[in-house]
Amino acid sequence: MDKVLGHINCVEGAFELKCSIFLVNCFTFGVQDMRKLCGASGPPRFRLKMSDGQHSFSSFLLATQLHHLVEEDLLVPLCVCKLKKTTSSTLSDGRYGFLPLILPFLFFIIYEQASFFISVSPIKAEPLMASPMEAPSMMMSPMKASPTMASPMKASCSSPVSPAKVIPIAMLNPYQSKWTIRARVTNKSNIRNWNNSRGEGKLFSFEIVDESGEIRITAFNNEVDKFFPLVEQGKVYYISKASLKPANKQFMKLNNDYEMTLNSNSSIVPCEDSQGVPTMQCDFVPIKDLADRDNDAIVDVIGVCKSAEDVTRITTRANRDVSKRALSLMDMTGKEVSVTLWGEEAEKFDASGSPVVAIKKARLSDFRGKSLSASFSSTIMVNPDIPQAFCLRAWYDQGGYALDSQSLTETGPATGSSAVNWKTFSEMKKDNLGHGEKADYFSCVATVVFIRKESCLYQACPSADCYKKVIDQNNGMYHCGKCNKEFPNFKYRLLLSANLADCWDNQWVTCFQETAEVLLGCSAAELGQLRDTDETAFDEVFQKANFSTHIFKNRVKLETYNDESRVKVTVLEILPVDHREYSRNLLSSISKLSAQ
DNA sequence: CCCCCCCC
Repeated sequence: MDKVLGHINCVEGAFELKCSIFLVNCFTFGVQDMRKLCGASGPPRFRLKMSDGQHSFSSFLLATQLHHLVEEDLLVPLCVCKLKKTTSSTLSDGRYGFLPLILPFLFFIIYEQASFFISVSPIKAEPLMASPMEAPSMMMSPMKASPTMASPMKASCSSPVSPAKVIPIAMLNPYQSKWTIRARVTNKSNIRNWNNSRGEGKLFSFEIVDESGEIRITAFNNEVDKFFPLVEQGKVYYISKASLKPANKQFMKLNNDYEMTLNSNSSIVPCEDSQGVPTMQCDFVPIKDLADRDNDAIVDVIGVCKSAEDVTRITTRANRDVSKRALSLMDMTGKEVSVTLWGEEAEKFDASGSPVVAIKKARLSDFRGKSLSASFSSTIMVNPDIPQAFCLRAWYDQGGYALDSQSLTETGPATGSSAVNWKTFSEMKKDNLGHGEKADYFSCVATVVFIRKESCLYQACPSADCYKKVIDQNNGMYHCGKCNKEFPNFKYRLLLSANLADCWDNQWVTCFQETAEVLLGCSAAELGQLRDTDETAFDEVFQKANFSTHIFKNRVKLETYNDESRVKVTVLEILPVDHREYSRNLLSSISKLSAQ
């Protein structure tokens, strides 16, 4: 390997080492050593010493996406492997404790496996590489770096970017700091505020791609002011001097073990020459095919927006107000599907002229048959500049619009009744509703058999959108922990626990403010007033509600408190019993049962 | 330092 070493000593920056066959001599630092030496927490890294039969070199760092090779015992000491693709980088200085031992050097990051030949018994290195011609590509010239690597060199003199230091995203790790990446923004969030026990602030995040991979970048507070106006979806930037940290895989679905946080030293410079930097890659699923995809699948779709609802405001379970708007997209398969947009995307969407809409990373659900929802990681593109969009536009304008298309999503009250998920309480239990990852929804006809009067009312913060319970300071003031303020008053809110019965079983359910008011036929404020002034009238409200029968639309979810799991049923809506509709559906489910 | 993934 003297030739390789000869090259790397005079090269800065990234280059590739292709198609070389090596004998793995040994592993050096494993996870714990690395962590101990670097003082950084992160995924395990493996360093390999490799030999080509004549020389050995010990600074190969295995890319994390190849760690399975170690776990599967494929990559072991004394195995022979062929490296299809590697890349390298100079580590800048000796700031990490273990670096002076092995400086100056380059790390070869093995990031793509071609094939592995596993020796059945330890073999000697010499015979393997008997013919020196067998390893020609080791002599690759670093000057023949890939076009994407070379192109920063074309940057003008005024560019603050040193071309030699542009490295691929796949090579980023917390153990080196002097790097620049060149990548395209694929997804940019809005500015969001947070407020929790650890403090408050604002943030935004965006995702970038280059030819090697992807990563998420987050900016907080000052960096929001500095970079939010600069960063635009679809544009290419040089990015440097940001902090790397292990990605929290619980939240982050991108294919990278790390994520990036901008700091006061960070630099983001627009790059005019975006040649070689991939644009967003979409793998569009024909709408017709969505019918066969699993619930919760993440898919890319493209279609003509045939119609769109008006934007509406809803309040989420977590008491967050958010705008939503459903669109109906249609493609050449002649099928339509409903897609829900949220927040600003919903507010600013304009359906006029039936635009082509492409959505990357939409979530498929089985609500009303099949429907899609955009999420925080989705990218919504209206009339994107891509061939599939031009194609759809032409097809639609030249007759597609007149097609009698069918939607995968059941809509409207006309067909809506079939979408109602009628269950008795015993069916709810038998079918394990609420035991999945997401909540389940069902409707039932039931009779109120008991309502807990005690603690059905609580004193809540008087602020308009705050429902937090206040603490009585016993001095005429009430403290709200959420608003962190004291008030001379409070508002009553209802949190009602009721026992409902149908013909076969009964079930405890929870009614919050709105449903509780419907059930009791009395507002929270009135009820609070009665409790404080007229106990008999207060009791009468409950007596009147008892043994009343309604349609209950419910949400059911398994919840765990202190290691104890229990199904919690929350009433979302209470409607008067429509006996005809109920009977029809009951009959339909009975006939389904007898057919089984 | 966030981490919301919503509505039926």
